[in-house]
Amino acid sequence: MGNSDSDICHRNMTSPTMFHKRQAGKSQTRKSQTSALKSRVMEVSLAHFSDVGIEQTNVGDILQDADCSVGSLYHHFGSKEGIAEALFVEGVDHFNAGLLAALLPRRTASTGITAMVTFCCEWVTDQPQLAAFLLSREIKLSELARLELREKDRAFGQSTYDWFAPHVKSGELQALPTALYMPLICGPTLECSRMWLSGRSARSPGEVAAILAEASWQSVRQSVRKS
Amino acid sequence: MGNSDSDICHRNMTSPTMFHKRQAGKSQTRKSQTSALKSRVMEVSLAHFSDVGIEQTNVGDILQDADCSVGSLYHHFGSKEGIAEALFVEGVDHFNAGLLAALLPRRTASTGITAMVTFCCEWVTDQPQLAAFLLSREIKLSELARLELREKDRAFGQSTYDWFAPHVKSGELQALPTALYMPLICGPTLECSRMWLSGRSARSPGEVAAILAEASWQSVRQSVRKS
DNA sequence: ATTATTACTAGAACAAAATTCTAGAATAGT
DNA sequence: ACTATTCTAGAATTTTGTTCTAGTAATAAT
Repeated sequence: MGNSDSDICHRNMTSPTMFHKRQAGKSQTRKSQTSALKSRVMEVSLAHFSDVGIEQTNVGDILQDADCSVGSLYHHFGSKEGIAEALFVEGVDHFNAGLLAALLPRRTASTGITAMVTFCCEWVTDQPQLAAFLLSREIKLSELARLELREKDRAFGQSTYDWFAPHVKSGELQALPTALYMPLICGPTLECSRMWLSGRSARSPGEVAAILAEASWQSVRQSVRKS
Repeated sequence: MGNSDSDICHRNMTSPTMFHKRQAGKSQTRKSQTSALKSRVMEVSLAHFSDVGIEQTNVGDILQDADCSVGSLYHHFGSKEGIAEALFVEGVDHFNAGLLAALLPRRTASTGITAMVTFCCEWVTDQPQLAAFLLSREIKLSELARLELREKDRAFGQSTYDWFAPHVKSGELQALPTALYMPLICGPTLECSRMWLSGRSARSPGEVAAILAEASWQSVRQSVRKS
């Protein structure tokens, strides 16, 4: 009766240290060592992924750069794609949370839209590596992660819509299918981001934020003139 | 003096059969057999790539499904990424050509913008596999392909700008940095496409084309009212 | 026609890289 | 103290992309 592989980790993704400083202490407890290891792996992997892509990155390099053993890596992430998946989920969380934090406090439609676009631009410009990784997906998410993300997506959509609804009612914003607000408001920005990140455009989103914000606002505001 | 590997193919990408029907004839000439083989490989590869991603696709499956030998595949494409590259370039060409064909005949700014958006929506809806593949890059292009694409991109941008310029001059369109027109006009549509293709939205671009066209038009038209 | 060259096909052999497996150390739970 | 669990390690295995050698049809050269 020696089958001891009953529990599997890979989904214990409660490690949000990615965007924080690594704690420095000499005699770290096992827990913090582990958490640091995971962070290190994710950090190193992100660098490689955004540099040469997931496929071209080989785990050997990650192992070496993150000073991690094969066993540890596969214990925590299950596979190379598992690392990508963790990065993706964490990145989306971070982005969504930031966007909501920028949007929710705004009291008028126009300042809200502007805040969204501005936040997108800054976020992409501030962390190009993570942005490049998120925007260039081709990440085969596990069924579990897919569901998890779907749910997060739904909740996020709901939150933004709760903010939009009053402004639609008051006639400042057009009434549109819910699924269209995000594409209309952030689509142009994200497209600019892709172009910038892939070197097809020299202008960073940050530089054209104001123009993008105004344009997006025009595209969703209630139009007062005849078509 | 035995080195006979002087010439290498891989870049003889003059096979535009992808989007045409495969010719049916019993005793095909060698040329057409070869061309059919290439098409088959690309067709099968596209299906796999857009389904599970490039990394998860293994050449063995492609070989089997396309009834192709290892030698042939590597002779024609050089590597797995080579297939992706060929698909990518061909897809971009097809899309750009179609977009220009839709845009150039239009004589007014508003009908031109509408034509662009409508074309995007239809193209994505009509060939979701190819669209999904193109929109989810993470394709490590060879330096050569990168330059090739860069040039195509430039030429495409020039063509569209030539169309825009008069309308900017006449005051119908806003004067914007050149690199912003495409993101503003097609960004929302592409974002919708991504959502639809990845199952995050139920509405196909085709269904919301009219709304998208109007919104994009509002975002780039010369605004007549005070901001 | 015959030969030489080239384009292509074929699949065994190879090399590289991802992942599994077994075992042992640290930690938590009772 | 003892047991179960989590985590770390790295050797061993498997998978998979790619190379190599050889052979066949087509084309060009003489």
